[in-house]
Order: sequence, then C-alpha cells, then structure tokens
Amino acid sequence: MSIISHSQTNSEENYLKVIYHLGNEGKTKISPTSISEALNNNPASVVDMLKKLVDKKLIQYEKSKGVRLTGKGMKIALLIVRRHRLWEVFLLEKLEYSWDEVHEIAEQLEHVHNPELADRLDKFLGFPQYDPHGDPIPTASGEMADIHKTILSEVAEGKACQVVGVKDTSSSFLQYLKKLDIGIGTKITLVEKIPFDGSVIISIKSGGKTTVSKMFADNLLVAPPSLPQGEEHLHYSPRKIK
Amino acid sequence: MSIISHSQTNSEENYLKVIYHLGNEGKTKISPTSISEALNNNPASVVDMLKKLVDKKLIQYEKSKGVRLTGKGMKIALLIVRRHRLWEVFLLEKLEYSWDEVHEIAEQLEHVHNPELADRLDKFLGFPQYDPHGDPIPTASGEMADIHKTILSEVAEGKACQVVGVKDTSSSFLQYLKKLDIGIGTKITLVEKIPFDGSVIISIKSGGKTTVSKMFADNLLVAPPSLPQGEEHLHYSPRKIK
DNA sequence: TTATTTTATTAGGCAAGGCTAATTTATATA
DNA sequence: TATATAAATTAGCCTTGCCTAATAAAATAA
Ligand SMILES: [Mn+2]
Ligand SMILES: [Mn+2]
Ligand SMILES: [Mn+2]
Ligand SMILES: [Mn+2]
Repeated sequence: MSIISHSQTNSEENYLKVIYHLGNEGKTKISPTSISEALNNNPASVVDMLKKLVDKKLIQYEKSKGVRLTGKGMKIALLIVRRHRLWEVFLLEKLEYSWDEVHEIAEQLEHVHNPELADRLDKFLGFPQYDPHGDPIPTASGEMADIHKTILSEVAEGKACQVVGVKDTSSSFLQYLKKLDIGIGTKITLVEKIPFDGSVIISIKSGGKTTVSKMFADNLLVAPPSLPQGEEHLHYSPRKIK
Repeated sequence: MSIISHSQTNSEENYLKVIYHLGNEGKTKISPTSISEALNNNPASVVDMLKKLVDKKLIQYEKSKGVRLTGKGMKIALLIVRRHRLWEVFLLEKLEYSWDEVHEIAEQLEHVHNPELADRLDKFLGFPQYDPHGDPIPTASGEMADIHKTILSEVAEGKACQVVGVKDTSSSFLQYLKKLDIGIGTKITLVEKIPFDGSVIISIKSGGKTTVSKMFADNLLVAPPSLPQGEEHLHYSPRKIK
C-alpha cells in the first residue's frame, strides 16, 4: 500500500489544497464558509465534500468545530502544491509565460497523475526551491525551504530590500507589478512612508521613484534588509517580468 | 468568435479524438459500437454523447447511419491530437520517460486548456514533426506531414528498412519492442518470411537475428526500403528505447 | 422474402459535485 | 439572559456522464 492509496478526484485535490492554504499550511482549523469562499462555491457543497473527505480519512471534521488535514491529507496537499509550483516554474522558465499567466495553467497541470512526474519535472528544472511568485516548493518528501520574507510596508524608511514574492496573486496585482517593472529579484529602496494613509514612496533600482498604496505595500513580499539581500534563497536570478 | 468558441469537456474531447482516429482521420463514417469499444464504455452512453455533439455542431450524425466529424469537430480533434503528440515528445525527450510510458500521461495532458500552450510547447521542443511512436504531429493550422510507412510484413525478403512507428500502441507490444531493443530509427533487415504462419526472420542492426510472429510484423511500421532510409522524415535521430 | 441475429436507440437509474431554500446551531447584542 | 444575526447543516434538485434492460431497426441467413 503506497502513501497515496487511491488517487483523488480533481475536486478533492482542490479542497485539500484550499484547506492546506487557509489553515496556515494545514495546522489551523478552518470553517466551511472560508472554504466555500476560496473555491467560489456554496457552503452546502463544501459540507457535502467534507463528509467524503472524512470517509477517506483525509481531514478531521466535527460538526461546527472546523476542519483540519490529517497526516494523510497533509501529504497529499503538499504533493499538489509541489506539482503546482513545479509546473509554474516550467511554464515561466521553459515556455516563457509571464508571471501572471502561469498560475491558471498550473491549476490544471497540478491534477495530472503519474507517480514519477513531479520528481522528473523537478530534476528537469534543476530542483528549483521557489516558484515564480517566491513561494517555496515542497520537496519530494514534503519539506519546504523556509523563506524569510516580510511585506514591503514593514521595511524601515531608507532601507533597501529585494522582491521575493507576492501575497495577493490576483492578475490585477501581477499586471500592475508588470507595469511598474517589478518582478522577483527587483531591488527596491523604501524612501518614505506617508503616515496619512500608509502610502509608501519607493525607489525602484531600474526605474525611478513611485508612490504605491498601503494595500500595494501590504501585498509585496520582500527579503528583509537585514538578510544578505535575499539572493541566496532565490532560485531565480533577478529578471524582468514579461 | 474564435475557432473554438466554447471549450469542450475532457469526455467530449475524447469522443472527438476517437471519432477522428477510427474514421481514418475523420473522413469515414463510423458506428456507435466501434466508438464504445474504443472508449471502453457502453453503446448507450455513446448515443447519449453523440446527441450532445450534434447540438454543438461538432459531428454529423443520423440515426443508424453513422457518425462523422464536421469541419469544426475536425479542427478540435486535430488540436487534441496535436497536444497529445507534443506532450509525448516532451515526456520522452525532456523528462526521459520511455516509449511505452508517455501515452498514458499524454492522455491527461492533452486536456489542459490554454490558447497558447500547444504552440509554446511546440516551439520549446523545436517544432518536432513526429511523436515518439512515429505519428505525425498536426501543425498549428492543422496540417500533418504525411508519412511513408508500411508494415514490416510487407517488406520484401532481403530488404533493409527503418522503424518509424507502431500500429498497436499497447504497452505489451511496446515492452516487447524494448526487450528486442527495437525503437524509432532502428534499422532492420528482413531476412526471410516463413510461408507456414507468416513469421518473419529479421536481423536487427544492433542485435542479432530473431524470429517474430506475423502479428508482430503487422504492427511494426517501417519506412519502405525504396525510400532513402526514412531518416529524412524523422525528427528523431535513431536511439534506443529506455 | 421471411426468420434470426446483430446493432442501435430509448427508458429509467445512479454517483459525483454542484445549487437553492429551509432548518438548526452558534455567536453577538441588547 | 433573551433576542437577533450569522454560520452551518440538511433536504431536495439539477447536470454530466455513465450504466442496465427493454425495444426498435438493420443486416444476414434460411
Ligand atoms: Mn500559483
Ligand atoms: Mn487546482
Ligand atoms: Mn499516444
Ligand atoms: Mn484523452
């Protein structure tokens, strides 16, 4: 009997992934409503599925007391995340898609089932540690590099930092970043914080000075300036977003 | 309105592909029963689906008179075939899967939807013309290189030829080929045909002499010896099967 | 050309994964 | 604490894609 005894449907995989992400990497209990919001479906549908996942021993779930992954569920969730992020790297590095296009395609590719596929892809890509959005890629055994990242709004005035990822992965945000010529690896200096509304004036290495909103600064993940510029824990060398 | 106005379900795509393959590249009318055999399901299920495909104007179908692709259906079928074969090349060339492993994974990958994906993959792979089984890959505009191939059993005694593909793609056949060290590009000389049962004695360039059954010889596609050894229309250089 | 066999179609159901509306539990508020 | 609100659950339906059994139509054989 292998670790993943019988394989999951796409829908089940999507539930496990969402439970993993919402429950901060699967540790915390979460509610049906939050799941339904993430999956853009109905709480009633969620409750249906939760029962199935309990039967398969992939989650713990007591009525009105929240949901959490079991060990077995966690392993599968990590595998899906691994596949998703590896495919994202492939799409960006090999097929030259841009930062904001890869996620949607990876949503489909992550559900392709084959016991060796993730590992072969991993090898082919040179064992990347981070995906194009700066998120760590779980290893075959389910470990994840931890990443030292803060949000831009917590960087002190006058300090430099380097972009390592985004919190919000919506394409509107990613496209805005593209417009500002900000990508993974971009060096940014936080010039000034405006107390009035939390806006932040930044200086972008390649471009010039710009002002961005608090919402923007809350969603841009950067290597904290105390660390040696983040280069070390980046698989990707600095590059533009296409 | 694009060529493919609303995208198909996996199941619909599989039906279109089967109708394409069984009806010799979509030209001939075929029966519900033959479709059900290919899809390993029930004729009644096939009739259900045929109605849906008629509604979507993807096939022509009159009760008890057989099924044929419309122009629209043909375009989609060719796209699925294109995706399938491109992914097979990727899996073999880049992820180092073997000849007999790629088909099953490509069955899943062919259903990943993204308008640019096939073309980007095509470019990344260097615009291959043939898939690992020697079948031609339709171009973005739906053209296919035609391939001059015969079955081994039609090669004349004493003539040399080169393997370009297989008719039967079952893994039992592919594994047998692997065992005999025969792959795309392998040079074979037909030494003798046994009249009794159609068995064929062949000499394999790399290995020695072997006898294979008529069934074997009927399923191995080779470039006919009159052609300049087939190298020209092969994207792949001769190689072993892993 | 009639009888038999094979193939195709229809009728009626089922499981998965959704939905809406109704109901029950929890939580928050007065 | 009693009440109002919000969240969770259940009940009852729907669509997709499949199935079996019954029926109709074609093809074949007598
Ligand atoms: Mn993603
Ligand atoms: Mn997904
Ligand atoms: Mn194939
Ligand atoms: Mn398929």
